[in-house]
Amino acid sequence: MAERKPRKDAARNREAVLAAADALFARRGSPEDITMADVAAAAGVGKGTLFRAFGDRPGLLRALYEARLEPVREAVETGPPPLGPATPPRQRVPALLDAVLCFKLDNGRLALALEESGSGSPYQAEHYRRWHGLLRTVLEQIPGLTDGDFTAHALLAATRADLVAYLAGQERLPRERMRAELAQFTARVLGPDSPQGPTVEG
Amino acid sequence: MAERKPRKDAARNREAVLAAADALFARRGSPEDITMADVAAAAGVGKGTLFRAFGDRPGLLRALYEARLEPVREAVETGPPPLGPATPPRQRVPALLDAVLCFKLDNGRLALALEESGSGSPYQAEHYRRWHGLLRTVLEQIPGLTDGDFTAHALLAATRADLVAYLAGQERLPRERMRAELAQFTARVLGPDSPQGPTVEG
DNA sequence: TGCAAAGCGGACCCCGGGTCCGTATCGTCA
DNA sequence: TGACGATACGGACCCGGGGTCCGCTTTGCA
Repeated sequence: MAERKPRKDAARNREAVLAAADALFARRGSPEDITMADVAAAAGVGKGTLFRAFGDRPGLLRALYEARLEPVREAVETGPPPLGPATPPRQRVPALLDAVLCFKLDNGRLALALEESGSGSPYQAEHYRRWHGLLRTVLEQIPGLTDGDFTAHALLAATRADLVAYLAGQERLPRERMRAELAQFTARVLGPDSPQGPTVEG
Repeated sequence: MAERKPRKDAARNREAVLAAADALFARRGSPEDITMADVAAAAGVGKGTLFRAFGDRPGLLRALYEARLEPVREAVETGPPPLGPATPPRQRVPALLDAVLCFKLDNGRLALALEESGSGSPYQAEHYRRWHGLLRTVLEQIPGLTDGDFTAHALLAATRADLVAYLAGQERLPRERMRAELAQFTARVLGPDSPQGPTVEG
């Protein structure tokens, strides 16, 4: 079971590739005209190395994505409110969605590249299933909320990378504005506060 | 302005290609492993003809899509309620979304192929802008509904082709169930019926 | 019936993802 | 420290699909 540890040049190269790819996706315009050869060149390694380390294009993107997502994931799983698990559901749902939105706003090109580069639908992706599973669970803790499964999908759909990129890019919708709109939308979906007194929030 | 009419063999070939592509996309499994050469072969024409008639891959997909969408478009623009323009907004919004959903359920592979085959984000596509524009307009006729623009995007996002395909395919969510869930979701977004009695419109 | 113009089609090009294998590096054991 | 197997390197190479090009055919107008 213990993964045999990789040789240190391999490890170093892996990091070099991640860093180079990160930089490339951050700077360049369209994600899809960053070629694997580009990444290899920028990292100063051969294509062989790149493919051995990550398998294929989606593999590289996934690795990058997971790396960037790590902080958010931690904040969600073990952090303090409003993201962490101690938060009451009605506050946590919008917080989670806001976190996803912000993440996509900050990592637009990458998320886009990942969703595009296929390997089938994005819905198979492990990270999507994690978000969906969590959101669903939280939703189902809210009384009066049925079909948490579909609702989770629908809410997450509102934060799709290409939609976010389009709104921010072509429509010039400012960041804060978008966050506000999403929050409002979410609020409507969650419905009015529960009848027996509003979560007397401090 | 007057488009010089095409030679009749050209017209015939164009139809042949549309028909062949239609059939291919309907039958075959994954949209992305239908190649342009396949389509050309199935239609009994050369690749040159195909590309002259439709420009490029997205062009062909778009043409197919528009053709299939035509009946729906007509029902929406000039048809009777609940889709047509005479419908009161609160009924029309869910009807529109249901129509979109059903369309995607019936034309899954094609819609998928179109959204994937890129040419940038799907949000630039003319047909998306039409749906969004219409939905937005209708939404804004509902009192108490702000930010119709974002809401329209978010609602449409819940009917994205790949999501629908995923739910129908992997999750085995039955058609009617999905329609019901979407309807319920929509209802929550629209909020409770207006307080001063139902649509006292004169 | 003759003759442009419009259209045809498939050989061809390009480019990007992915592979292969001879060579260089690592790290271990003596 | 020297030597040798295992591991990794890297870029030449392959393959498949989108898109183009151009000599040949068909159309349709006079």
